[in-house]
Amino acid sequence: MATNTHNDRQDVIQKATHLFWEKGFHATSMRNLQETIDMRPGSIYARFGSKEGLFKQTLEFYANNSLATIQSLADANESPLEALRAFLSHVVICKNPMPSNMCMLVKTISELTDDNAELLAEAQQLLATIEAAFAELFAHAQANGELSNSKDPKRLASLFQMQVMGLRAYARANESSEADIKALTNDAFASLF
Amino acid sequence: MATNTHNDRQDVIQKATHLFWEKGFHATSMRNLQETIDMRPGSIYARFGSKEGLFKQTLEFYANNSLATIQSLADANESPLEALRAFLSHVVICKNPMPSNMCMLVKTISELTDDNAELLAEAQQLLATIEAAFAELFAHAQANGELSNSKDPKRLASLFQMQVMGLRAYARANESSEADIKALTNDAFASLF
DNA sequence: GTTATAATTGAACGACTGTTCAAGAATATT
DNA sequence: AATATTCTTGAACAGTCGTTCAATTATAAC
Repeated sequence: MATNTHNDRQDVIQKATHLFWEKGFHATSMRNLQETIDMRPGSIYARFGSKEGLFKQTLEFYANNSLATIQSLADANESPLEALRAFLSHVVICKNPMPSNMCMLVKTISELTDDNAELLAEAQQLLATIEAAFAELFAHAQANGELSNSKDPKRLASLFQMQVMGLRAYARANESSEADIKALTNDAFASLF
Repeated sequence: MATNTHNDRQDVIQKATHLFWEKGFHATSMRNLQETIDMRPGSIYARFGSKEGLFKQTLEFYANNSLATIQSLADANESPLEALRAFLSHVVICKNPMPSNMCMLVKTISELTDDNAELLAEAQQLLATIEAAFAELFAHAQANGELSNSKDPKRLASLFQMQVMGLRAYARANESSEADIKALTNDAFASLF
């Protein structure tokens, strides 16, 4: 049987991801995690090796989730550009179960130093993977004739990634005014073309 | 006499700022600080009250430094827009004594939660002050006739602030390729108009 | 049902956390 | 020179950190 009520791997990692995303790597203690995922220290270390090991898994889980969101938006929308626009809105406005406006990967590269070089490199690489997914959508838009062929999809993906980072950070800095954030998001997206 | 070789308030806060900026609030221990600023715990607590109190002072020091940089660029350049452009370049390319690509205030709002509500609010307010300084420069550009009056200076300041945040985070995520970052910065700045 | 294998437990470890405070050194006042 | 005031020191505190491991419980194999 693999149908425990809890402690199946997905559920554990999901809860850990939520906690790490909210509080960050350093401010999350192993005791916080023990309570949140309802496991005792020995079990955690048997499965994940260390706090760093568990955190690395949550980074991957988070990135895969983001990629899946992008994919499902691409499937749902005829237009790749509309999918990108929908992703931007989805991610900038922090809906309720989300622990933070900020991207977990950006929080990570912002918080960590060379003292945790492996985790830092992992987060950087996952961000590059996501940027590559953006680039593919821009390329599809060009194939569709939705977007001029004169622009480099990779360059557009860089700009878009930068805007995602900027808008989410700006939303965190100005949490009050959701209407302003939406207007800013529109302006930023429009400025891409 | 107020000319100690060290321990004069400015020097102490400068060193503390550098350390906090590099490692963040949680990963910086009071023992790190004691060594860096060469003071014993009792003295630190007599002057600053707590770790939070010292951190708050460093946030203000950092923000004042940023405002002073903006001011001096505005004085050095005839054109306010050129001053803004220079600020963007200056801040996105992480020169040597800077401990991090990231803005210390953005690092702070990214790291902290409501567990440190006062520090969080302080960082948010300081970011708003800096954004107001941007808005003033855009307004001057309009008075100069450099910039169309059709755009709201506050809106432009929001966009510019968002771009500063985004570009610095993007630079942190892609530390290798300085040329790409410069090109991206140019594209972003041009897209404002 | 019995044995072998895997997973889980929770107490315990040494190191480190932010902070306090009596004692001492330095400075200012008279 | 003597007294009052401020600043500095470093040992110590209670609490938490990430991590380990022998003992126990659950699962699998025969």
